[in-house]
Amino acid sequence: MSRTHAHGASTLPTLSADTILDLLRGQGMRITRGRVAIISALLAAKAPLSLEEIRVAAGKRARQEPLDFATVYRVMETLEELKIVQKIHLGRARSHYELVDPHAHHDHLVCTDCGKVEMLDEPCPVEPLERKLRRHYGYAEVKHSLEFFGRCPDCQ
Amino acid sequence: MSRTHAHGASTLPTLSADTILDLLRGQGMRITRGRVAIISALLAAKAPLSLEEIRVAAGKRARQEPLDFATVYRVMETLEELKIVQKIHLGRARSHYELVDPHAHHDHLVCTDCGKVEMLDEPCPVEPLERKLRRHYGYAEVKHSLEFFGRCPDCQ
DNA sequence: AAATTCTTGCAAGTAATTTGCAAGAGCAAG
DNA sequence: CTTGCTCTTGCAAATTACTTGCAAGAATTT
Ligand SMILES: [Mn+2]
Ligand SMILES: [Mn+2]
Ligand SMILES: [Zn+2]
Ligand SMILES: [Zn+2]
Repeated sequence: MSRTHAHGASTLPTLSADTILDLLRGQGMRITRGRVAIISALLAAKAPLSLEEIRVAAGKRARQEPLDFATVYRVMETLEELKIVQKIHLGRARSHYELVDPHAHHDHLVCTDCGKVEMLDEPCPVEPLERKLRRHYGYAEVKHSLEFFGRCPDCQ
Repeated sequence: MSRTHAHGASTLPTLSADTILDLLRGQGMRITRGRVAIISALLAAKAPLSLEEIRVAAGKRARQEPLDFATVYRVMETLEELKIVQKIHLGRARSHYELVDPHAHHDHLVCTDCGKVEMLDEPCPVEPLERKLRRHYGYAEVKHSLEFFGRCPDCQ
C-alpha cells in the first residue's frame, strides 16, 4: 500500500505521506497515530502552521482527541531534524512550521494587518548573492530566510 | 554642542548620537543617562545586540551600574517606535536590535556554528520583487527581512 | 528651589516553549 | 496472537524571554 506517485490530477507537492513515513521508518522510528495525523495536516496546510494550529488540525483530520502540546512539539522537533519540515519566523510570538519543498523553496508574504500569509510563487531573487557568499565570503552550506511584510489589498 | 556632521575621518554611520537625542527631545522625551548609554552602545556595535547585550554594553560604555532589564526593554521599545532602531530575528531565541540605516539597509549573514553575525555590504537583491508585490499583488508598505545562514570559514 | 511629568528599578505576571518521568503503544520475535 | 524491547506520549513542572504595574527617582520647566 505504498504508492509513491500514483494518484489523479492536481499538482503533486513533491512529498507524499508515504514518502515521509518511509523516511521515519528508515530511522527506526515508529508510525504512530499522532505522527500520521500531523503529517496529514501539514500536507493539507495552505500556509505555515503554529504548534497549536498543528495540534488542532491534526486532531480534526484524524478524527481523534487532539494530541498533547508537548507531543506536537517533539514530533515537529524530530521532523525538523530530519529536514522534513522547517521552522519559519513571521514576526509573531509563535514559530510556524511547513513542509520543506526539496525542489524549489518559496518565500513568504505576510499581511501586517490581518496576518494572512501567502507562499510566493516567484523565482527567488537571492540565489546569486548566495553563491557569492560561498565563493567570496567562504561560507559553506549557505541558506537564507526571506519574508515580505505589507498590507494586503483587503486591508487597505 | 549639537554638531550633525562635524568630525574627523572614518565612514560616518548616518546617525549620530546628537541627531538621535534631538529626535527624542523633539518628542518631549528626556535625555537620561540610560538612554545616552544605550544609544552610545548601539552606535559602537559591530553586530545586532540582544537586550541583555545592550544592557551590558551600555553599562560598560557609560561606566555606570548596568540598567535594569525592564528599562532597556522599554527604551528599545521606544526607539523602535521612533524608527531609530529595528528588531531583527536571527533564528535564535532572543530578538536582536540595531540602528536603522535610513539610506541603505543591509541584510545579515549568520554563522550557524559560532553565531558570528556579519552585516552584508552588498546591494539588496530583492527590491525588484518588492516592487512586484506592490504592483501586481496590491500590497502596500512592503518591507522585507532577509538573512543568510551558513558556516563561516573559521568554523569549517 | 519647587512643581510637573516622564523614567526607572523592582517585583510580579505572561506566553511560548522545553524537559522529566512513568504509563502507553509500535513492532519484531516467538 | 502474545511477549518483550524500545520508542512515544500525556501530564505536570521548569525555563526562557519578555511584558506590565507601581511607587520612588530624575529631567525639565516655571
Ligand atoms: Mn528565497
Ligand atoms: Mn535586503
Ligand atoms: Zn490583510
Ligand atoms: Zn563561525
